[in-house]
Amino acid sequence: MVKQKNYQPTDRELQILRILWDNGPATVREVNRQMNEIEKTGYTTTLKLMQIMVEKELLDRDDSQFKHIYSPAISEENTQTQVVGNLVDKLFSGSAEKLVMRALSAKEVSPKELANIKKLINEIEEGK
Amino acid sequence: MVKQKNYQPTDRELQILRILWDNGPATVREVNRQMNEIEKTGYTTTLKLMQIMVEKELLDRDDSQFKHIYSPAISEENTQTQVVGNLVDKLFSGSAEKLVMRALSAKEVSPKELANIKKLINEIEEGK
DNA sequence: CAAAACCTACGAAACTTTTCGTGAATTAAT
DNA sequence: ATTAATTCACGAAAAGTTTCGTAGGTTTTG
Repeated sequence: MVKQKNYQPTDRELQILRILWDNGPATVREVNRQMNEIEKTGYTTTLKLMQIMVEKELLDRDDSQFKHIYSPAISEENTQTQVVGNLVDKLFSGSAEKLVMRALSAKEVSPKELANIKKLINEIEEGK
Repeated sequence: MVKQKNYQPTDRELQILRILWDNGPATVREVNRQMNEIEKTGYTTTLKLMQIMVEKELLDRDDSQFKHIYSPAISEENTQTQVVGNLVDKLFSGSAEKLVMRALSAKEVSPKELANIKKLINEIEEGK
């Protein structure tokens, strides 16, 4: 299977990517342990998911040791950009403004975070 | 089937909701016509999707006439809030700030839109 | 070294979403 | 009024995701 430019990882795939992004390369055992903190998940379920993700080129695998080590094949940043872009198109008629408005209303955002966002906007406005 | 509080519409369902939100109540024929502008879709495919969406209580149906009229059973606003909230949790570790940052980087946002966002932030900061 | 524990591969079941064909009812056209 | 076109209901196939059991290696333990 070949990596698709616009592939949207599933929920389960996103959970696994999140664990690997946050903790770095890991074994199935370790990923499965963390999956179980969110939701009961059998070991072979996690294994199978991760094997399929290698086929989809969402993960890389080092199988030089008996315990294979998995790592993300796609970056957190690119994935976020990709998924947000799709969401803006599908649910916000292409308007990033609408999504931002909704996000700021939907979730609590601390004063410090608000300041950070304003700073970014100012930089964009200044054409950086 | 009963409406779930946290149900995430699928891509196909989102396409149909988008059409109905933008154009108001419509027949299957009309929705299917617009679906085909995005992606080739058979008439009965659209029909079946919409029937299932009624069961899921995503759509309402007026079947007092031969040509049934469908309308959204969920608001665009609530759906956006719901989906964005989930995305923040799944892909941005719960940080709305990160999502906003990514959205502003990923998509072009006009100066007017940037100003609107700043205005909203100021209002939030002033505790409205 | 034998037993137990662990790991991978793999197939298939369970489940969900999406697509499509057929048949029957209703409406429109000739 | 017949015929043709349109619509709905329904079942099932097709496709994708997720779960799990089993078998066969490898490593660790006693």
